[in-house]
Amino acid sequence: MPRPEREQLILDVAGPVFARGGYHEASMDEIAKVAEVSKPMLYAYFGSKEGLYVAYIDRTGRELLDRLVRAGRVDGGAPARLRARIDEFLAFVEEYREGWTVLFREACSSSPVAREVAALREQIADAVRRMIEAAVAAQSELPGAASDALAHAIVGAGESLANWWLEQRGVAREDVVAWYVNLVRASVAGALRTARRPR
Amino acid sequence: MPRPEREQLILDVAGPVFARGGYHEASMDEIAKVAEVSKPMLYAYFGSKEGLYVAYIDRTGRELLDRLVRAGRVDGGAPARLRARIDEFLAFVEEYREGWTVLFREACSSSPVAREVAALREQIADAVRRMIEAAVAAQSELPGAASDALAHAIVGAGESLANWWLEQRGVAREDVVAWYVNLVRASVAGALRTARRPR
Amino acid sequence: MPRPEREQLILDVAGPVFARGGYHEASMDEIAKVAEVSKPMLYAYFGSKEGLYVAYIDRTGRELLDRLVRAGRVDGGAPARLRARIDEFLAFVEEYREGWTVLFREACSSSPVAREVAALREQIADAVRRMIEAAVAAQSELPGAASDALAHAIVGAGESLANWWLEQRGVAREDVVAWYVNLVRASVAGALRTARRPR
Amino acid sequence: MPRPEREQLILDVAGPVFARGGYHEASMDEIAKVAEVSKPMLYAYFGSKEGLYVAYIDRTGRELLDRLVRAGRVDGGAPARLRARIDEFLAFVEEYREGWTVLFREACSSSPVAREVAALREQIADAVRRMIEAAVAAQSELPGAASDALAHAIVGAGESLANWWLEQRGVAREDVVAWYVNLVRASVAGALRTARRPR
DNA sequence: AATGAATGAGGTTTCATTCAT
DNA sequence: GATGAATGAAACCTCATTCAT
Repeated sequence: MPRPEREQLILDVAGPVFARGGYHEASMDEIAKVAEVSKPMLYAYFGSKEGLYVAYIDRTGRELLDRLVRAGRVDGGAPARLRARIDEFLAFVEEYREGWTVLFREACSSSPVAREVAALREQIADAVRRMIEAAVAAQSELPGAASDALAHAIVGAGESLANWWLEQRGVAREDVVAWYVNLVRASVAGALRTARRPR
Repeated sequence: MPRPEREQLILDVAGPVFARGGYHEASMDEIAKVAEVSKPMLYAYFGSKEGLYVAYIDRTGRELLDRLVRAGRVDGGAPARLRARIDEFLAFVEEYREGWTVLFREACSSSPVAREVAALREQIADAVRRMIEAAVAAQSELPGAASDALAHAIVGAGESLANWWLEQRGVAREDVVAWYVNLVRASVAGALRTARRPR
Repeated sequence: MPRPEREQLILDVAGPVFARGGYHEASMDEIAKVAEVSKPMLYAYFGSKEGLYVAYIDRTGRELLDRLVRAGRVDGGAPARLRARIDEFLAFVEEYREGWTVLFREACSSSPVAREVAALREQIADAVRRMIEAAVAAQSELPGAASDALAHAIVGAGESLANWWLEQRGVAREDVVAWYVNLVRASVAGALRTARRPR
Repeated sequence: MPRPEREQLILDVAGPVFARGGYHEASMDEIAKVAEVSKPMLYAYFGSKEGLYVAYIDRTGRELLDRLVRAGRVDGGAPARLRARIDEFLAFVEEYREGWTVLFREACSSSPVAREVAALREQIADAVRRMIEAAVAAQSELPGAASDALAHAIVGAGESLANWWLEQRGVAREDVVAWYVNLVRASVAGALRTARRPR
């Protein structure tokens, strides 16, 4: 089996193991056994446990970002784009359940790893902030800190909503999408109203 | 020194250690040393590392919940209560920085521990949901799942906002409180509007 | 059993293990087993494999140096002192067979360890050089490099002689001492003669 | 490329690798990489790591012995031959620095390897002993053990002198040769004198 | 003939946990 | 009651060595 293919296979099985108990709980022994590969292979391919973890985070995070970007290219103006993105986001969560868990349920762990996750999160929050600012006609009306804070709040709401959804049974994705779209719109609008009439 | 007092003292020093690198990174050796207590003491008092961790989570979580409840007793109607609670929440985050970090930055770690954190989170989400339902005149207008989802989203937004705030320098708490209050009101109002005009 | 005593015991059994195959060939597992001590103890006491090795080198080297120094305090002028020292040296080799082997048969291995051995060797060579210079009435007659070189040559001759002796059966120590004393005297005298009549 | 040629090439690059950190520190991976040869080639040619090491020791040792033998064929009597040999010895050390290091700085390492080195050393000591015995008019005057011991001492002195010299800067080879020649002559003469006047 | 790919076995090290004093 | 001393188990990682192509 050629190397790149096997690398993907290993990452595939590493996901659930990492998702189950987090970075520290996962052991290279277990991953090797589940992947039906010897431990030295893991090290030959990924260098270290951290290397494997980062590779997994990277692949998953890149996939999520790609999908969000692609979903944002839909026609129909800002509202349609917003809805498309949120839909894509939740589709991703549904499809890559473990990947999502690993990506966003773990902020602790060893620092280099945590930094990787934080960086990805920051990228998403940045994209959201740009969306917020784009949604606002006059950007200057919302101070930088406020839009930054709002962006992080919205991202956090989305994460939390996604995690909640993963534990429910029988809640339709379109409903969750609608609620999240609403929350985003309402909170942005609310922030704007407040900004226009300062305290 | 009597036992309960020493227990509190140990928990006090355990907080920063857990906050620094998460559950796994912390070692009983280190905690024992900074607590100036022998390791067998730790085991006599808390049974195990997990026991110690859970005790810390418990104490911190109870404190947070108590403060939220107490803050909700303020006079002045629902809006005032909401603002008071959010203010109290952020005051807690500011004051118990490590406690907050341990409580909500760590969703990974060993499963029993994660469950403890999840349970606490659920309690808070429940409280928020009740607040939402109380804020809505006709509760029936918002289906159960929707208010549950909204509650989780709002909690997630708050966590994320708090974490963002901890990393900023010089953002006033009152501003963060105002933004969060706005987000909560706007998103609840938005959810109600949507619920009244079904798709 | 108190800690210092056990430390000595561990060093005692570590000697033969290190002597057998050198630093790398020796394993902590084996040392622990032979010492009837668990591996974590080894690490608690010596920090690392290297730490244990250096501790052993240190103890043995210090013992050798002490004995050489003490032997040099004998009465009877330089010749008697020389003979006393050489006798003591070979007595040490005979008595601490493994210690000697570890000390001087191993110049390779990881650099920090090798440096430790080299430093000890240098100390001995220094002592020999001082002896040479003391033996020479007018020190200025022998240039610094020459006495340094001679010192190292004499030390090397002694090491080699000792190793050869260890592999013989039935060669009396007094004979070896006599030969070595002769070599030292003759070579120093030879160096002096040559220095007085430059090429 | 024909096999013998490639074998030599591999040995050429293996030298520095072995010299750097000793037998154990060197890895087949590294040797294969710097030799630009695949690892299975190494095993096809030399059988094992030890095989490769022994092959290197062998080649280097044979070269040294050859040069010593050839240098001994010079005209001019025993003194001239002695000087020529010592000069050749130090020329070799200078030229094959790594080879020398591997040959004589490593007495540790795995036992079979050490035995190889010891054997070579013994050959040289034998040659020296024959030289000593040839230098003595009446061989019987020096008992066998004494000349053996002297030979080993002289060899050790030479090794030590060579190692010392490698670490100095700006000491001329001819000086070192002269010192070593002196030491050999003086110590042999000294041994003879003592033998004639037994204790 | 030559190699990319793969591994078994073993290395050092750490840590939660428990006796015996 | 309190602890210094001790350990079983398991973690990550490396390396000499060999197939299958």
